[in-house]
Amino acid sequence: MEEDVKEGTSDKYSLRGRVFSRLREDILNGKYDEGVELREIAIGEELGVSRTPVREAFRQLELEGLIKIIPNKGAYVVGISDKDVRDIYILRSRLEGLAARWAVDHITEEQMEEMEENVYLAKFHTEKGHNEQIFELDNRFHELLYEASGSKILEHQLKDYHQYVLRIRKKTLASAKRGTQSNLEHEAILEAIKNKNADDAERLAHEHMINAYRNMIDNGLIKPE
Amino acid sequence: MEEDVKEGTSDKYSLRGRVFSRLREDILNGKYDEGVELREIAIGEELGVSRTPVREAFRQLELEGLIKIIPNKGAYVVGISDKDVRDIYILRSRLEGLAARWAVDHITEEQMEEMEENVYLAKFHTEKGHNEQIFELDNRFHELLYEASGSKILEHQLKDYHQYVLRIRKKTLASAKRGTQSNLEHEAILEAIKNKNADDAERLAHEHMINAYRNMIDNGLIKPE
DNA sequence: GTCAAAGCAATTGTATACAATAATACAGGC
DNA sequence: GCCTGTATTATTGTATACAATTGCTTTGAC
Repeated sequence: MEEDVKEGTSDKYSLRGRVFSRLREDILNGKYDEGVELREIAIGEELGVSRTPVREAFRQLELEGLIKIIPNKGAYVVGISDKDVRDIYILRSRLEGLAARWAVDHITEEQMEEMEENVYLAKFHTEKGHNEQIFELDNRFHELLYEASGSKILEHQLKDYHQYVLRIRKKTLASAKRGTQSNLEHEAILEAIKNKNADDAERLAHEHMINAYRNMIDNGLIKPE
Repeated sequence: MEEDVKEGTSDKYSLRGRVFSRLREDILNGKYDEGVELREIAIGEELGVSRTPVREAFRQLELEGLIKIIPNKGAYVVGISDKDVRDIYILRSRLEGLAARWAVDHITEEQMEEMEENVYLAKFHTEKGHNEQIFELDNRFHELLYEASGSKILEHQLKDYHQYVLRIRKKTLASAKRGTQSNLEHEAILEAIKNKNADDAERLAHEHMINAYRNMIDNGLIKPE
């Protein structure tokens, strides 16, 4: 499952870009727990590079809020708490609503076709219980929505959040019940956009996020506030 | 006008921190125009440091969206389009509304006091036409709102956007009419929070952003869509 | 035994040296 | 004249060397 994180700002062919992506993924996937100290030399050795690209990656990770650098002391992993997840889902619920609204006016034919195909395929894989494909299709549906909004700013922001809750999302769609329900919600959003109904599109996308969050709580993946 | 930008992520006692802050300010103030290429050695010589801290600052500036680094080629100052400004103000209008809503339940006494003092002082400086102070107080009012939301995620996000449109905002509050109106709006938001009226707080903060955006258009600072 | 100060080890901060890449200029062939 | 390939140069990418800082340990006085 390659993630292709932060396209445009992270160059994956440079050592620094690879270190950045790798560390980002490791932190989001929980390899490094909250509070763990990251040492430049150790990370460098693990990835086979010197301190220079590691340091540059650290500066970026700090700006993203994934680590905290205390001058002359060290770099510490900043965890992502249940409250953070909750906040992100609330922000996302509002911004995804906005994306759906804007998509009504800005979606291209190709995007619409891919979205329809996506919904169709998702139904199939959900019936078969193909979790990996379901996860990928869900990812792609949301990315499509962001791209269809026609706003680079909004797209960038939502992709960021989308990545941020990766760890949680992975576990979420596994339950067959949520999978089926999620598909229905995607389909409803798609229909609203197709029918150029901006109010419905926004409301449905908003509710979709709230439902996703509720599902995480119901499955005990995170604690409610 | 010291900006004290992005406190917590930029350490102003290191060379890198100073390079970062300085470049950031220079770009936001328009010293470097859109598309200008920044050379590591030249910047380093100008500030009396080697390439290392300059490079690290570049990576951070890229993540903030102020410059674009093309691998093996160079770093270029990124402009901010009218559409970007518009999108950001719409996103901000929604998220600031959320921040105001949350602030109703999470604002501390100290924050409330500072906010009241802020509003009071702003009135004074507006009457006197002290543009620099007005700008600083406006900045601080919004930051206070973000901090009062009690959400690290939301605060981080809004501060990001807030910084991003600094270039534009600097010119905006200069007009006396907007200054006065802006103060009244701040006061109304403050009152709503004090009265624990979440709906009003959200609505007023939302409208405040829309008005700020409208004002930029009316003053010809940006073109409407 | 306790506290403080000196020294040591480990780590980050910065400068510099070297490698790789990209842009430019120029020469030669057609 | 124009295209192409090569050499040159300038710039970025990476590694390493050195400086500064921090934390810990050890030592000594009381």
